[in-house]
Formats: sequence, C-alpha cells, structure tokens
Amino acid sequence: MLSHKTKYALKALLYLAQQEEGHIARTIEIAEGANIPKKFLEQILLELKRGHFVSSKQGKLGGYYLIKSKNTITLADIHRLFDGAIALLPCASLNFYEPCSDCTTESECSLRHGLLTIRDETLKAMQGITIGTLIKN
Amino acid sequence: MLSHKTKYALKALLYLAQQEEGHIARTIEIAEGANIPKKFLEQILLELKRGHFVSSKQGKLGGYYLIKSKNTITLADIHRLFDGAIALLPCASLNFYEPCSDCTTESECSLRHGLLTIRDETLKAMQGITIGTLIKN
DNA sequence: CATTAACTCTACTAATTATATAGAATTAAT
DNA sequence: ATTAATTCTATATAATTAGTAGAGTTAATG
Repeated sequence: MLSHKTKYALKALLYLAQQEEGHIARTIEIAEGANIPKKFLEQILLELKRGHFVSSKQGKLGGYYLIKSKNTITLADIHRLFDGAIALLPCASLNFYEPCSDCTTESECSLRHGLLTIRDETLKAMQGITIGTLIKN
Repeated sequence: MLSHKTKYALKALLYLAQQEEGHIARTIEIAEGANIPKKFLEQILLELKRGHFVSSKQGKLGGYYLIKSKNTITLADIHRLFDGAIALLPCASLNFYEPCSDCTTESECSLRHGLLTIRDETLKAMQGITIGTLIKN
C-alpha cells in the first residue's frame, strides 16, 4: 500500500500538472485544491523539489511548479522517492538492495528468485503509469 | 515491501513443503530450520492454521503440517492473510475495499483508475508464484 | 495417572514508522 | 518596513510492527 505521503505527493503533482503553463501555485492553494494537510504538504513539496520533480520561487508571490513533463513522471519514481523500494524484499530490490540478515546460512534466499519476477512485473506496470496518464482517465 | 511476518510465513511454508509426506514438524524445528524467532513463529503458524493452509496435531509428538498442495498456495494468498490488500490504495482493492476519505469531493479518486491497472498486473504476477515455484528455482 | 512435550491463547512491551504540527529563519515583492 | 511566501529543524502523537511472557490445554507414554 502507498503511504499517505506518497498519495499526497501524487495528488499534489496532479494538481500542478493541471494548472496552466507558467502558473506558480502556493502551498495553501495546492493543499486546499487537493485536500492535503498544509504543513504536511510543505514537507512533501520540499522532497519533491529535492527529487527534481518540482521547483519553487521564494518570497511573496512564490510557490511551486512542475519542472518535468507530466508524461515522464512515473508512479515508480514517486513510490521510490517516498516509500522506497518497489520490490517485496530488500534482497530483490534494484535501487534499495540489501542482503537478508536471516538468509545467510542458505546459499541464497529461497524467496529472492520469485520476488525478482514480481518486482520486474510490478515495476513495468508502475513505469507505465504517469501523472499524464492519471489525468487522462 | 513484505512485513517480517509475511516473510516468515512464506519461509515456514517452504520448510513444511520440503518435508516428506506425513511428517509433522514441531514449531521449534521450523524456527531453527528457517531462522525465525520461535515465539513469533507460534503466532504465525496459528494464523496459517486459521487460514486453512496448515493444520496441527496437539500434545506430545504434535506439530504442524501442510493441508494444501504447495502448488495451490500463492504469494497473493499469503500476502493477503498477513499484509492485507495487494492494491496500492484501499479504493483500488478487491478484497479490502474502502473508499478514500479525502476523495469524496471529486467525482472519483483521481488515482484509482491507474491503481486498478497496477493491482491487476501485480495480482496476476503474485498468483503466479506459489510455494511450489519458490522451491523449484 | 503423573509426567512430559507439544500446541493455544491472551496480554503485554519495545521499537519503529507514519502522520502530522510548531515555530523560527529566510527570501523576495511592493 | 511590511507582507507573504518558502525553508528548516525540532517535536509530538498515533499507529503499526516485531517480539516476549506466561498460563492453559491437549495428548503420548511409562
């Protein structure tokens, strides 16, 4: 399941992607438009900024705006930024790999191979969903 | 990601599936064989029993054994028993459906449609992995 | 029928993570 | 100087996860 943070991030990106070109949206505007707690959204927008999905203008008349095309921001990207690995175990992860502490005695984790399959399929599906496709439906 | 509980459940089932026909495995035996904290495993085995994946024999010489074919126990089944929904949001779930509290104002949740696609693909993949296929690799 | 060794059940604890909230600092427009 | 926005760090609270404790129940065995 997605954390609220990831869900809110997606909704914030959807909001931004639906504004007209050049519009700078204030946090409070996004919060009210997408029904997200404002102070929580502040943190989320900062993380989206550090992740290079949005940028901001400071000071009065400041706010946030997309800096990537809505068709290139995938569900996989946002999941990884906020919820981390897409794989079901760290040992099956591409971007967040860690060996299992409880599998060292076996030659290899008995679950890993099957979970690699799942990861590949899920990742492919998640890379097929973008902010753009979410808006279209 | 899978919780430890789900991971341990899978490892316990793998252990049981690899015993010879008719063998009854004690909790301590499974715990040591699969490197799972024993008291935690007790709870997990009880849940697997309530889920009708295993059965038990009580008293001295008692223990646990599989009551479903290893090829019919899927990753999706075990995920649902311990970690719940496979979908990324409750509103996109088949078995754990709940409406989103923060989407009531919109005609429908803007994320739901895309997440239904993900759920379908992930579910199909997870139904393709069984205890049997995990043993084979 | 007492002993032993197993599962069963409920409650509890500890640690971690998720979900925020508070408030001061910084930035920039007017 | 004022106003209104982002930025940053710390804190608070709640929920979940992970694991432990211990008493109760069941059944084999001598």
